[in-house]
Amino acid sequence: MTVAENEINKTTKQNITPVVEDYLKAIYSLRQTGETVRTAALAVRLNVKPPTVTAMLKTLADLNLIRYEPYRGVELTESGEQIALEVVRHHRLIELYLVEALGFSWDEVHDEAEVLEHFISEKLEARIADYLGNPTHDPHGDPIPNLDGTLPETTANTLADFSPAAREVRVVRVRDQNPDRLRYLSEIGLVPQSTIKIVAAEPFDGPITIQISKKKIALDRQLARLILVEEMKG
Amino acid sequence: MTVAENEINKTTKQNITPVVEDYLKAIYSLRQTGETVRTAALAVRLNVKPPTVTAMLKTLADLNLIRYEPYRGVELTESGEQIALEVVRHHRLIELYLVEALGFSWDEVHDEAEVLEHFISEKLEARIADYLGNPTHDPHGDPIPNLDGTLPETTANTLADFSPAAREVRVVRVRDQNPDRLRYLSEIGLVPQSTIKIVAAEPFDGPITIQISKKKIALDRQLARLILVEEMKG
DNA sequence: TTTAAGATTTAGACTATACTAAATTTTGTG
DNA sequence: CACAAAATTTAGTATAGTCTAAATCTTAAA
Repeated sequence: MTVAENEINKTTKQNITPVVEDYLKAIYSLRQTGETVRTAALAVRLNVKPPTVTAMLKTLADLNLIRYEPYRGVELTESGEQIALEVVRHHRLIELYLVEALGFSWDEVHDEAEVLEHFISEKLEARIADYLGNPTHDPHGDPIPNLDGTLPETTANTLADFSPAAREVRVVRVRDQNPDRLRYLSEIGLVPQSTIKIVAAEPFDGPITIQISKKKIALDRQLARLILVEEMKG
Repeated sequence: MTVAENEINKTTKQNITPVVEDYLKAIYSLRQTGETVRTAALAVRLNVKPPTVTAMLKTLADLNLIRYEPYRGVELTESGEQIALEVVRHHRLIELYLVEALGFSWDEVHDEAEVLEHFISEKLEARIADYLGNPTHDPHGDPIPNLDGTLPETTANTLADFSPAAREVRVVRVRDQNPDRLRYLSEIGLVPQSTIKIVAAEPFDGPITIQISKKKIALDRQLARLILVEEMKG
């Protein structure tokens, strides 16, 4: 906190609307890909037009939630990231809760969580986390941020990048939210914690062939990039 | 459906915002008291100023959700009431769910439900109702509207009006949402399904004395009016 | 190194929901 | 039954978040 706060720019609870939370979450998630976060990408992600994004970026900058360089891109400030992580925590807790407590399947939970994440109280969040035994990962294998805004350790390679030495690997995470693809993956048994064998990988962008309980399956390279695996230990 | 629909006034899903739902619910609940529903009462209930209510009443009338007579009052149309009942159903299912599944106490659930009622999907509503065994009453004893918009049978007198013949009665419903009063009532054991004995009632607006498991308690007349009881059968 | 294409921002407008101050209608009292 | 008090509506304004069209900046290619 080296920057002086003035009356005009003070971030209050009221300023943090669901829309603001969505922008922060989008910036957070686009940043994960490594690229600088630009207006166009945010517009696509949030389903609004670029001028709308520009207007909101100014607001967020005024609230000290992002650092905004016109024409160049944005990044979250410390407090912006805290809020993004809170929302992500809500999202992933809700997803897991719907699966564990109410019998939802993993392809159904995203849309529901996308809404509810903005509206559960601290108390409800705590009860849910408690019920679930303070879990570290959601049904997709995504890490659930801790209450203090730190992330649980996650080390994994994507299935696409993993050197294909006919090795057995464990699926730890599936970074996809498309219900149809998720249903397909469930069907073939490719879900977090399952074990698969990498059989062959075409060079460049060709498909990757894996084996799941005796069945061989060719996976699109793009899809393989969304699947995180780790080497079996022991 | 005798009134012709025109393009301008068509009610769409999008028109039904959380704010609209709150107005419909408020009209529904104020109507229960018998009085015609006026602008001032709505303003108090919804925590907005009267001109704000007037503006919204015009909108609701345009959407065919209410019948609005300027200066005289409003009532819900059939479709307005359907929406109000859906929201009430959500509210009460959520309250009961929080108590049954997540260990909330009855004084904690109202505020949480007040928000979430607007945001749960049909699917989540169904799973919750299912989990609870399609209940007919929430933790306050309030009836939960059915999916088709009908209300389960509820016959009861208020504790204030019940003829005090030293009779044993069963508490069926507590129409109060104030957390402090609800905690007090829990403390003395006055909750839905408990049995109490009416010992004495002062005339007019004096207190009513009741007995709960050997303890005599004087209850404010106004509070007694919020407590619904029925005669013990058998 | 100029310039055209692409990305971004500015300008101006719209909708939903809220407000205050002023005008109007209803109601209750004498 | 007249008129003051109370309730309600009208008029005009504000804010959050969105849009389209036009202007401007950045970048990549000739």
